[in-house]
Amino acid sequence: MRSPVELVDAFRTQGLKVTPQRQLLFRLLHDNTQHPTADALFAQASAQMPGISLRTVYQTLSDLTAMGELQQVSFDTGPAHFDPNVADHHHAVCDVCGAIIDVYVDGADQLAIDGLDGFRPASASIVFHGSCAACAGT
Amino acid sequence: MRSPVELVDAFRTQGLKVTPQRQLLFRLLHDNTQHPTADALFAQASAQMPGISLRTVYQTLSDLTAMGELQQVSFDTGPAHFDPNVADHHHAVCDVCGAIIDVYVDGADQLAIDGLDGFRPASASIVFHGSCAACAGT
DNA sequence: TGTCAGTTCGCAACCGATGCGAATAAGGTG
DNA sequence: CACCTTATTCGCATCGGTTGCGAACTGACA
Ligand SMILES: [Mn+2]
Ligand SMILES: [Mn+2]
Ligand SMILES: [Zn+2]
Ligand SMILES: [Zn+2]
Repeated sequence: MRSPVELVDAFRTQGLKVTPQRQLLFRLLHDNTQHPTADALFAQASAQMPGISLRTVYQTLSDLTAMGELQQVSFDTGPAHFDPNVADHHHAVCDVCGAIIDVYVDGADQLAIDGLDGFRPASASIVFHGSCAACAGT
Repeated sequence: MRSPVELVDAFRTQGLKVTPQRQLLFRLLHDNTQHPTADALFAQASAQMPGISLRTVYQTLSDLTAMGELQQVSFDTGPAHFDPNVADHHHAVCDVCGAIIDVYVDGADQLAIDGLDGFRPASASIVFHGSCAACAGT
């Protein structure tokens, strides 16, 4: 995701308005590696801007996703997580604390595959489960 | 998942009862490679047993999952899919028709990984997106 | 056949997310 | 600066998928 100041320009040139709510979310998301949910962002936003609506958070998140500034990732059946890292990468989920960590996998595209007769893969997503450094102890 | 006759025994020895509803679902799931949703199974079941409840389908699916006879898999944000194949395998999802195909990936456990400092992976799941043989044309 | 724990099934509730629309505010224009 | 137009905010209703609850029912064993 681009920086807040760049996003201000990007929004204006698209005929979109730059509101305080949006600017706050730009700031909360920029360089954020936590993969927050809409609810988590709403909680953080509410602390700085009481009265902001969860609806507005959802709205802005889907605007940013549509503009390619965010990636939406989902695990299992829980709520969606939002990822300002739109580079090609994968994730490791800590089953203890729920942390989500960016992972870069070499050779993900040339995985030796068996069983897909004629299936043409366009993309692959890999999710590791396990325990993160903090939860694993050591 | 074991065969319907084996499941009858397994259920009885666990103090669980063998009802017509459960037996129907045993049959619908055995050797099923379609990865059906609860709703899809409910539709099939209703055709053979009008009046069966969606609630009962959910109930039986979660019983079977708890017994290790089924695996629950979810993609994106849609409904859960149920998989009688409990072997270690992965999936390919056709973005055109929605088909879900079993995939066996060699060397999935020794993927060259970068970025996870201290994360201890216990399992990995890989999901390919693309188009299936039928939808790809060729 | 009787007993009783396990099961079915309808309904309410739940969660995450989206549709709708009135009130509001951004931001360009005169 | 005042005004106008259009986008946005935000509360509320609604949605799809799933689970909780509990009264009525039924399988299984004695
Ligand atoms: Mn990420
Ligand atoms: Mn499968
Ligand atoms: Zn952890
Ligand atoms: Zn297809």
